[in-house]
This record gives sequence, C-alpha cells and structure tokens, in this order.
Amino acid sequence: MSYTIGEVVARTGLTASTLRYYESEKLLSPIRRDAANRRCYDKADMDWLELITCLKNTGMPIQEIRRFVALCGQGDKTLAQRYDIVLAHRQATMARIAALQTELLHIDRKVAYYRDACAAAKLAPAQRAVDPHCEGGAQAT
Amino acid sequence: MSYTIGEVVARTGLTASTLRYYESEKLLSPIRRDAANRRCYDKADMDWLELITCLKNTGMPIQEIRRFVALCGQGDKTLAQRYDIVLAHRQATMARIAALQTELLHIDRKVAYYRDACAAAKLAPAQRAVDPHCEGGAQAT
DNA sequence: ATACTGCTTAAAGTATACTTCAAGTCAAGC
DNA sequence: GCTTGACTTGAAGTATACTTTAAGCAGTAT
Repeated sequence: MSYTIGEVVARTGLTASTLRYYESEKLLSPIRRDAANRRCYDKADMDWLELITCLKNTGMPIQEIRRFVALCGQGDKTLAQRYDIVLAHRQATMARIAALQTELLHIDRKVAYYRDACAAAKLAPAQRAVDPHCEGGAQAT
Repeated sequence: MSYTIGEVVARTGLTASTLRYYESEKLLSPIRRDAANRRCYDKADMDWLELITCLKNTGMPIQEIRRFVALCGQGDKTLAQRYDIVLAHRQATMARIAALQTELLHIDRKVAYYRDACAAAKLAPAQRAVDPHCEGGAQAT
C-alpha cells in the first residue's frame, strides 16, 4: 500500500513542494515512482517523514537532519554516532523547554500587569500618563 | 547611569549589529546619543531589550514585536490591545512547550532504541543487516 | 603627529527553509 | 479527440533575521 504526494499532503499537513524539497535535500531517500513517474510514498517513507518532522519541530536544522539520515544509511557502524546525536538532541530539547518555561514566567508577569492596568483604566479612564515607549509609569519589567 | 553599545553587548550577548538593527526596526525607541553621537543605553532601554529578547526567544516575530512596541508608545488607549497580545502570546508559548514535551517523548524512544542497539552491537558485532535509510530491521519509529 | 580602539552610517550580503513559476507529462472523463 | 487535474522538473523568488562591508569620525595612548 502506498500514497500519492497529494495523500501525503493531506495526512501530514506538509505541502507537496516541501515533500519534494525534503527529498531533494536527502532528508528522505529517493521515493519510489509509479509507471507515470509519480511518487509513491510507502509506510516506511511515512515513518521517516514523521521522524524528520519531529526533529525539525524540535529545532534541528535541515543540515543536521540530513547528516543523521545519511548515517542511518551507513549501517551499524554508525550506531554510536547516531546515539550521540539523539542524546545531544534530547538534551537540547529539554534545555529549550526549560528556557521557554522561564520565559513564560516573564510573560505571565506581563499578562498580570496588563490585566490590572486594563482594570484600572476602566475605573479611572484618562488618568494615566502617556509615556512613549513605556507601558506605564511604575511598571515592573 | 548609562551604557555604551559595547557594554550592552557584554551584558546581553547580542551583537552591536543586532542592537542597531533592533533600533532601526523600531523594536527600541531611538537611543539617546552622547556628544560624539555614540549610543547611550539607559536602564529603561535595558529593560526594553530584556522584554524584546523574551518575546523573540518565545518565537514572536520581529514584526509583531514592533507592533506591540508601537502600541506601547500610544498610551493607555491601547492597553486592551496589548493585553490581548500578551495573553495570546502566553497561550502560544504554553502550546509550544506542550508540543515540545510531546516531541520529547518521541526523541526519548529514539534514545532508548539507540542505547539498546549500541549495546547489542557491542555484544554481537557485524550481526545486523545494513538497511539503507532505516536504523534497523524491527525498529519502532 | 600618528596609530589604535570603539564607535558611526547606509547598503549589500548571507543563511535557512521553503515557495512559486513556467513548461511539460500522463490518465481519466466527456 | 480534448480538456481537466494531479503530477513532474529545474530554476528563480521570497521571508525572516540578521551580518558584513566600506568608509569615516572621535577620543586616547605613544
């Protein structure tokens, strides 16, 4: 069983151009073709796509994904290298999550600030200074 | 008390070019200059930089940061709009964290797979098939 | 005086990741 | 037979976010 590029578009949300681009960039091995030279994506291709999407979504650049995929094509002698890559990528992803959580606290403070400021503005309209480039007089940044 | 662009570079880790770029893109209001036309960043500028960096790090595009900053310069009449922006951005950031955590599970499985595969390869070297573009025969993607 | 360091500008260049375009092929439906 | 729609290609174009370049100025060290 296999899928046309249109079906893969429908299933993955990627565009056909992106799928061809990934193939041209060797993120995917050359996709099998039917008699009319149209791409036939099989289950294994879909699995690769899912992995590529995961790595891409977690911030791995195309170049490094390509490097990883290339190592996968070279057999068991590259297992250790691939292990190093996924391990480092897990660390990077955890670090990214932790960083976002820290930044989220900053954003939370902004949300609280504006919630209060909006409430105050409704109670006392036109009572506040207009300070160019600053959200208010005594703001906690 | 204020800082030269070099001091800001040292404190923030941004480059001088980036600082000038942010100013030219109106993410910062025009920075005050000394007698020799050199930029003097004051505490308020540093606070803005921190906020901009937070928004940028959490994936807000320059264009939207500029829009937010512009609203900040228009006084209390834009408080509600600014509240909407930071609220939406908090949602987006939480969604991003959740998505990363889901992807992390996928990566964790890869790490476990390679850990085992490396161990197995050491015990039984050269016993495994070389399958182009696939990490092994019975792999759980 | 001169060289050096740190800053200034506008404009052009770069990296990443696609996206769009133009022209063409193929199979199916009318 | 002819149109339509989904696909094909290589090449050029786009968006974002900077970075680099070239030329020059101000203040300090020798």
